[in-house]
Amino acid sequence: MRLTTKGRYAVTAMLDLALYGDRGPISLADISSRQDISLSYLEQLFAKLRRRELVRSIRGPGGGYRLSRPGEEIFVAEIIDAVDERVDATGCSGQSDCQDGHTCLTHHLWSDLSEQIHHFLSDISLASLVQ
Amino acid sequence: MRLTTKGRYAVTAMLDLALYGDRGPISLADISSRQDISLSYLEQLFAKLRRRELVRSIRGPGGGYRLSRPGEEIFVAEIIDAVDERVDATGCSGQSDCQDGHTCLTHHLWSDLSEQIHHFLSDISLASLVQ
DNA sequence: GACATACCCGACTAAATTAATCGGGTAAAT
DNA sequence: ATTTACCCGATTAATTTAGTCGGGTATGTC
Repeated sequence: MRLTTKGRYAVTAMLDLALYGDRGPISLADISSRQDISLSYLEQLFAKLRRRELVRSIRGPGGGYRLSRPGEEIFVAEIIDAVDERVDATGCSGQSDCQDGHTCLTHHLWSDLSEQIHHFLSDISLASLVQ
Repeated sequence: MRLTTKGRYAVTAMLDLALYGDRGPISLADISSRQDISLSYLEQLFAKLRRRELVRSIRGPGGGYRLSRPGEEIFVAEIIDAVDERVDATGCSGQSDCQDGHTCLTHHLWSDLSEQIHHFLSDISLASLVQ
């Protein structure tokens, strides 16, 4: 679990879709100007969101993006996971060389914590953020 | 709220203190070799932890750091806050220029979420991580 | 007091990540 | 045909994280 401005951008953009996407698709240009995020950067983020099937794209004029599921069924954790592309827990990843058997302990504790946060964010839906 | 490897380093180091600090102070050199974190980087992190009074330092030979409070009373959120030095919520921070009054809405929503996570991490103590 | 330990501190560098830019595509509606 | 807006890869700039370096200063021990 990682929590940076990148994740905030993604959540904000998805929130924009949830707010304005009722009637037809929303173009990235719209989101870009409303949320003040660079268009090309949005494209990069949405490529990832699309791969995870959180959004669906409609090409051509009048096209754009829409949520692939209702806001009630899309959770913040999914969005952040989609754009963050999980890097592994450095060093003794599963296998290998925990020098004194202890390095693994703290890593385990940390990944536990990480998972708790993940669970927590898995309960917050886009819809609940819109209220 | 920000959640990166930097915060993990800090939590890991504090956890090390909680685990080994029962009998006297622990030197950063010890933590460095046990947790495989650069000594000078630890010094930077501990400068911040000390400023927030999460640890107490003892100088001279045999010296090192100890927790300034029992592990039950030190929470993960405090540690992460200490090293992350909160950057504000970009753009319309409190005052100023929310173009159409809406940019502020998503910012507000995000800071809400942020606060929820913060609350969550404020309930996890070092002691509870040690089990 | 000399000496070693280990905190303290600032400035500088390197690596990684985030953010943005650029230049080209391709599908589809009018 | 033309315009819109998604698609995609490569490159660059900015920021943040991580680590290095070279000096200090307090303090315990011999």
